[in-house]
Amino acid sequence: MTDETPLERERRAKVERLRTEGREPYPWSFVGRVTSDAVRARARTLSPGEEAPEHPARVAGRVKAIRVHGRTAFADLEDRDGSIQLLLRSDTMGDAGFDTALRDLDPGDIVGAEGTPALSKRGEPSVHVRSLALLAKAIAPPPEKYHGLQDVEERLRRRYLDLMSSPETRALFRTRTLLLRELRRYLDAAQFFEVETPILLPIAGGAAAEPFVTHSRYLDADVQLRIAQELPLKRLLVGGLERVYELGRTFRNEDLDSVHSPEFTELEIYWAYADYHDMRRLIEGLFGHLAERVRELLPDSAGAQQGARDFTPPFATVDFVDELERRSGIDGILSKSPEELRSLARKVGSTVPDSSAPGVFLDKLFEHYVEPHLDRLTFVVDHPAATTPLAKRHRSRPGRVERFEMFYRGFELGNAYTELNDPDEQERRFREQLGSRGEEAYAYDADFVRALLHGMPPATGVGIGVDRLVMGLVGAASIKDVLLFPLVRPR
RNA sequence: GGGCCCGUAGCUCAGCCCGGUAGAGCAGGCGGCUCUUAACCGCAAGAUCAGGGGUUCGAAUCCCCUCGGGCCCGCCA
Repeated sequence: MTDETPLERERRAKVERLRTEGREPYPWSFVGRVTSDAVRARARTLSPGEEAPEHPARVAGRVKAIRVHGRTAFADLEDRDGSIQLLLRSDTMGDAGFDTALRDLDPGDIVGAEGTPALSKRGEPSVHVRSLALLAKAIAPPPEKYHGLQDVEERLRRRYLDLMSSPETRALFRTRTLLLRELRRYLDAAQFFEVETPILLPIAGGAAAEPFVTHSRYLDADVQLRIAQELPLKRLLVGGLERVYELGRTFRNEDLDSVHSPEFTELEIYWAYADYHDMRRLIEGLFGHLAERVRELLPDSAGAQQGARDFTPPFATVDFVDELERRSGIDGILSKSPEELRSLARKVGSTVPDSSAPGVFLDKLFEHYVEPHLDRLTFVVDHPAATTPLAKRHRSRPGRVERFEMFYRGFELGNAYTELNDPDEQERRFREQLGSRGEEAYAYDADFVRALLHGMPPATGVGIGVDRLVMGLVGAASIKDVLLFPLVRPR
């Protein structure tokens, strides 16, 4: 129990009084309600001061503000679709009913009202209330009615207050949900099959990241939370599912900052008998489709309209090696020894361990010289082979793999390959990783290699950070803005 | 992990530089007002100034530590 403020004591006293009067402060239901939109639409057909008594309506929602003028009062009621003004008059409700209603009512209360659609004399769509029912008494007060909840920490820790007081926050999360629905619809229409693969695994693989570790009582062994969906999904290609995707939570034991969250939503798509060129076309189509949707969903948000423009094809393309050489002035990057790459990376401030794979130093150089310039949505293509243990070598460019990464505003949005399906090469690359990077290396997954021994069709795959995708589309500056309940330190 | 910034009433903010023991608005209480919409007018009330320690006759204010948060950097392919 938290400490009670004087204001909360006051409201508790109201609850007690209601109970002694035999009135329930938390009743069970309010049947037959319509949303504010329906009443607003009806009221708009009226002229100021006019009512529509032949169409009585019941509305329910949270009281945002109350304005009392003696024997008349106004209250703003907010529901899922917006808000509607309640008009209360003593000559409609009776003096006793009017007094009781106002004495009981506080901002933040959930109420139901029955009355007549009306347009106020000042032209505000309203319900002229016959009867008002308290549906849930708010003991704690809502955030400040005009400024809302400003404190960033409180907005994250108590998202319900942020949502309650900010229509923009509600619109943003509604948009997120609708974009994910659209994303599924798009992939379903393209004959992809949504699947669910394990989150709890003996060993998390498919990426280089520190996993969360927990314990299975049944197995009497530690298990890990997945850091990627890749390896189970590729097993499904071996099994013949051909086109699969998974949209779900992935976990990495890392910091939370403006583009990272320890738990994040990842989309991975695997597509047999297609290569990374096909995947690029699929992704471009998907992005363009989502951009169209966000344009409709958030027409009043400058950030979202910018996002919609930025996610409309065509997109920029840069070659990993050419661009790195151009930006850094370093020539012959592909022929540098691991030692040379390491010293170049050191020069630009990288502090990764000496034992890291050569590809890590290349990544560091790319991050330093190129990524800050990738402001528009850009496809970076054909990475050096050393960077990527799960991609197939390029069919015509020695030392390269068939891969593209997508960047936007300096952060990585996603990563795709023509997938490696040669079991012997896969085994060799896993072993190289083991030799080089210690705990952060790609885990050796013997069963995955065995699966490849049975033959995985040629395929392409992609992983996309969905929270980042949503950030880009809606113009959010931080991943926390698109996560309902981002991880915060308990207090 | 490093740097900078923030934490004052339930909420939104002022006061801090330059030390004299906390001020407003919203919300809540009481009173007034029959078309307002950040309604308005009057009265009264509401604060361990994030927590701890120090300097000082005196600390919201200056110093140190701790906690929580934000931004940047590092780390996180």
